[in-house]
Amino acid sequence: MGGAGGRGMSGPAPRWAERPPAFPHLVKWVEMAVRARVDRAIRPHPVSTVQLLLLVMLEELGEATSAQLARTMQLTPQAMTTLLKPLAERGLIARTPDPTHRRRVLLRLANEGRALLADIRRSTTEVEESLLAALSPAERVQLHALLMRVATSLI
Amino acid sequence: MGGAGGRGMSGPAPRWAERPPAFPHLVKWVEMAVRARVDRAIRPHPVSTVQLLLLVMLEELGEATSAQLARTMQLTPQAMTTLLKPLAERGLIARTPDPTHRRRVLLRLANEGRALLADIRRSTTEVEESLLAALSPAERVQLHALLMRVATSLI
DNA sequence: CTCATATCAGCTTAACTGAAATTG
DNA sequence: CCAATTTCAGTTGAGCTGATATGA
Repeated sequence: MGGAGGRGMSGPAPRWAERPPAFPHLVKWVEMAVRARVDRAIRPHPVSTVQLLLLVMLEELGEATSAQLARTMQLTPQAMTTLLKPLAERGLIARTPDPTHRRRVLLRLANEGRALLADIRRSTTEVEESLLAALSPAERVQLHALLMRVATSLI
Repeated sequence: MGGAGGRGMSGPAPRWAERPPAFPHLVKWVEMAVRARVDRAIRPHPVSTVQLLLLVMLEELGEATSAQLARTMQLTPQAMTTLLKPLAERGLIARTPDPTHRRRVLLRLANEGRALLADIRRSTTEVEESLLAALSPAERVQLHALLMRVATSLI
């Protein structure tokens, strides 16, 4: 589930920015930095970063099938199945068969899941603040908007 | 090593953007979309997204120790050891003991690694273009600069 | 028949914790 | 003695491919 362990925290900051990494690598880099911090912050709550994103997605969509979630999160349906299982078993997600489509199962956040999200948000807002400390408020809005446009354009 | 498998490519695009995900989740979301596409593009070359980032880092730093790389990539030193091993075994990375510090091992890109990177860049530039298709050239520059500042501020 | 959904099974890689040896 | 570097060993979770069953 992660979190930085016993790594030394000293060392010279590398001289940088001569030939910056291309966009895909840059995104991965930022994501690793984010994950390390988020993982540490939510360690008391037994959810991983991916599970957390899944819960957030479900909260926004309100209702979705497993296949739909797999598409928006860019995972195979099989990966989504295994991702959902522990969350459903813990009662964070409710499963109801689709009345109009007997093959489908509709998923939504259960009250427990909603409560967990609210609980976690208290810790993660601090993390978000520290992650974006280098940017001005206007720049944060800008970055968020740009990322949002990229993400939604890729579904 | 990844890549999207047999997921269905239809389905209604979810109505969106009411309450956008917070920054940490947004980054994770974008990263998953990026990884799916990059993984598919570099499948012919046997390297993962993380290994690729590591090679790019080494290219920029020129020379670094394993502990240094672990810090900039936000991994534990143990994780870095296991990440480096296959790359060194394949001759993509050269290891030379530090003359001034007998405990350290200096790492740098071998010629094979440099060649692999050049090879891969031909495929990934197309991917990058498609990832950023929703943004204007000016916006791409802006996004890149903002991400770069966030990443470097977090080392 | 074909396509989408959902799931089971097996596998590989990523990344953790814990412990240990070595050096400054 | 202590802190940093490197590595070994064991473990968990993420996400893949392949195969299967079922329904629109």
